[in-house]
Amino acid sequence: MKSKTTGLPTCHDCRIRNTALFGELELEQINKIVTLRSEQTLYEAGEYLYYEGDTATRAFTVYDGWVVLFKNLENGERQILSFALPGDFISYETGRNTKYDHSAIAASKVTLCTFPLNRFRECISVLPDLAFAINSIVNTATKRCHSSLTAIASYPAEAKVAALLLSLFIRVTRGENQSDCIAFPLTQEDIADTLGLSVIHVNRVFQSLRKQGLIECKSRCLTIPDKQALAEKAMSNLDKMEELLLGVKK
Amino acid sequence: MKSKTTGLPTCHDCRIRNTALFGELELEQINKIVTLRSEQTLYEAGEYLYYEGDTATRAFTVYDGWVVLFKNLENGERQILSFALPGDFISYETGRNTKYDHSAIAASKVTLCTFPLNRFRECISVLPDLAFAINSIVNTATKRCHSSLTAIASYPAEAKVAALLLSLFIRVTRGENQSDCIAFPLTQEDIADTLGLSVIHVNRVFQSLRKQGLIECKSRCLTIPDKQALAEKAMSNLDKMEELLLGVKK
DNA sequence: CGGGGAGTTGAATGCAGTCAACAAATGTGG
DNA sequence: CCACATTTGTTGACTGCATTCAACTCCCCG
Repeated sequence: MKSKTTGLPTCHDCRIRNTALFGELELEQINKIVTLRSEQTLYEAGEYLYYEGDTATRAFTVYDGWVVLFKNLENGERQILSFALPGDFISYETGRNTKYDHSAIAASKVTLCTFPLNRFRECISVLPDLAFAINSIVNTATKRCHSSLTAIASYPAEAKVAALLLSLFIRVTRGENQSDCIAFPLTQEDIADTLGLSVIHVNRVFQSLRKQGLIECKSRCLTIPDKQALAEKAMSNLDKMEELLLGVKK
Repeated sequence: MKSKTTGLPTCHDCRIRNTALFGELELEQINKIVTLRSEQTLYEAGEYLYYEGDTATRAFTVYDGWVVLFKNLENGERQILSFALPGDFISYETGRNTKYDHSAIAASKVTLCTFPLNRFRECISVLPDLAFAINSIVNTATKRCHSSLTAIASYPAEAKVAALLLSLFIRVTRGENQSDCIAFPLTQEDIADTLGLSVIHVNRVFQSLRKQGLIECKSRCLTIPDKQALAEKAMSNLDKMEELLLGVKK
């Protein structure tokens, strides 16, 4: 973990701003609160951002890289709850002394913008819109959680994998039509831990999807030639997914 | 659905206040915003509070009865996301023009306190603590969602059922030791739709748990003689569950 | 070039689903 | 209050998806 507090990119022309926390706010509002951000921090793959049970003191915006949020189970396994991608806001704990119910770890090399939580409270008093911005983000997270829950509970393995890959692809490409591959740092074990499947079965589903020409995935690269076709395998409606994952503003 | 706007119990001495939205706030703060509440509404079992896709205009506090939040799937099935019990706050959508990603239906006869959402915004400007109160509630909901996700993804059927029954029991009894039965309006099909299991298998698990003396459940009544024993079946830590489900303040 | 993580393959097992039929409980109308 | 209808719960036999175990290959990295 390596931090820097100077030479930060300004939030105004941040390349992820329109998708990040402050994307919910107007420019002039950002000026009031940009001082919330204290630093940018670099994590290596495998480094923890925080541990389950820690008291939350900071919030993050992912600037670059992928973060995995997960719970450790009694039996030593882990359950991945979600992935945080560039632009995503992590740590909704604006309450005092609230403990994390999960851990967060860098899945790849990750750059984060870090905000001390204790200043959020005062800030919200000055700028109530910030509360709505956070609420909006949390609601999106909740809806995503609902979708995962649904897929994991009711879909067969192939649909689960298809839905997960498609949703990650859509979030990375932001709904743009992209025929080339995206950087994809997850292992099949990560997928398995997300969907509650065994690694071996995930592997078999991957091969099946590959044979059907629905995905190409090798050496940390993922291509989805036909999103519509994959959406059908995922038992999902593509438009609905994009609306949910990207927010309605488009 | 039947509404009344007069003769409402006052929020001060509401019997569920310490567990509900306004339980997060101080008494004098409640005076400022109690006017948010517009009415109490009575729903019969099976009535919808709102439908997936509707634009959110109201928020609710469950005063009495159980509410089921669920998604309809492409194949005609439904996935239950969560249950709202007395004291629970429903509809975190404080944004403008946000649509529900799920439907809500009364599982039993239900009494709700209803709040028009459009007045929440102004209220938060006056009383920023309300924003934190809502945020706190939403965070609890998110953590519960994480727990369900984990149980559904990784636990065997018996543990899933045990975890669900125990969590509902804890929420109803608020962690008190209670040896007699609680009112339990759910059918085995509801349980199945929550956990992604078939009704038949839920039935078999029920019988197994009954034979082991871990639950008693008949005619809309549920008894859990030994919470600790059931928690072990649920692959969960009882203390952690109570902390999560009830909030730390106890 | 060796080691370790990630991915792949096959065979055997088992948990949970499906189908079909029935029993019990609940509700409704005559 | 009884007869019927509907919903909810129960049981058994059979099927199948996904897991487990074990061995092996590939690829990346030092």
